[in-house]
Amino acid sequence: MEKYKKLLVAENIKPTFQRIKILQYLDHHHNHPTVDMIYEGLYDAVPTLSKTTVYNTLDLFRKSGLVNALYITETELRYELRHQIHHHFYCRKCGRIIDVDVGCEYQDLMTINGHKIEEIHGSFRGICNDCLKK
Amino acid sequence: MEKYKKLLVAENIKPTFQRIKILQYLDHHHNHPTVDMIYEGLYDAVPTLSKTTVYNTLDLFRKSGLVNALYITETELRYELRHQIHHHFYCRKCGRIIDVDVGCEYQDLMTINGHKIEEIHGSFRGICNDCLKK
DNA sequence: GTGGCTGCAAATCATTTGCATATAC
DNA sequence: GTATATGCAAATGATTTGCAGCCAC
Repeated sequence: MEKYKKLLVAENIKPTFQRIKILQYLDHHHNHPTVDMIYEGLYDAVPTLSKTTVYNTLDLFRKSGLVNALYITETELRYELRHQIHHHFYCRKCGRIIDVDVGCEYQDLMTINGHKIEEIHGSFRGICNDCLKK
Repeated sequence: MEKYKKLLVAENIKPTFQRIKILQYLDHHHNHPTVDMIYEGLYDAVPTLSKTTVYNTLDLFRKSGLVNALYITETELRYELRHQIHHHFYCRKCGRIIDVDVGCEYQDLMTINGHKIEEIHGSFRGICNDCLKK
């Protein structure tokens, strides 16, 4: 808990119980969860939790750069703790989102054609190797 | 009109009036339109058009590889005619989506880590140069 | 005590679905 | 004629909004 509290304080975010638990959830689950998955996952630990708070908290985390929002599926946003740049592979069969690494010349760019870059999103869609075997 | 009819027939798609007009709209407007923009834009030319048909048609076009769906904004999907691979810059101030070209080592990959690639989506988010000036 | 945080309920809005009519070959 | 395409209306479901109570300092 202390680890997460410090991380939040360092970002000038009040370390409330809900925020710490959401941060902890993201640190423990690397499955690019939806708001609903986080909400369900924390229900036992934080019974009074509301989805509104999950939404608010993720927005807040995103603004301070703690998390990335992933625009990968049609239907809902997914989130992950921000770490070094990587991309995602979305399998349209099983719905899994898999981290992938690819080298790109924009890795270290701050701007592109004069536009200021704040976030980089790269994703592939197709069939994952597990589903291909079947 | 003939041009679009041929394009559709080549893809084994029945060239109905609605489909031709939607294809024509995409060919004439390079602004990555939403379903709503296409619907509004064609309202005069095709007064009986329904959004359902726009949705159906874009799904169909997408399955045959004629168009790309862009997962860039939180709220809605956007579409563009498929041509050579390029990426997008989304300005969170003005909402514009700008085409950008960047070299990446995956340009010609058919698979990545054994996963079969069907679509590649790359996008940047930030502030465009026009909005930076203000 | 005040300002920010939380959470409930209602509202919003893109997309999907069910079904009935129209159209083309 | 039959299969496919179209379009209306209703349903779905993620996200947002309004607002009231709550908590920490």
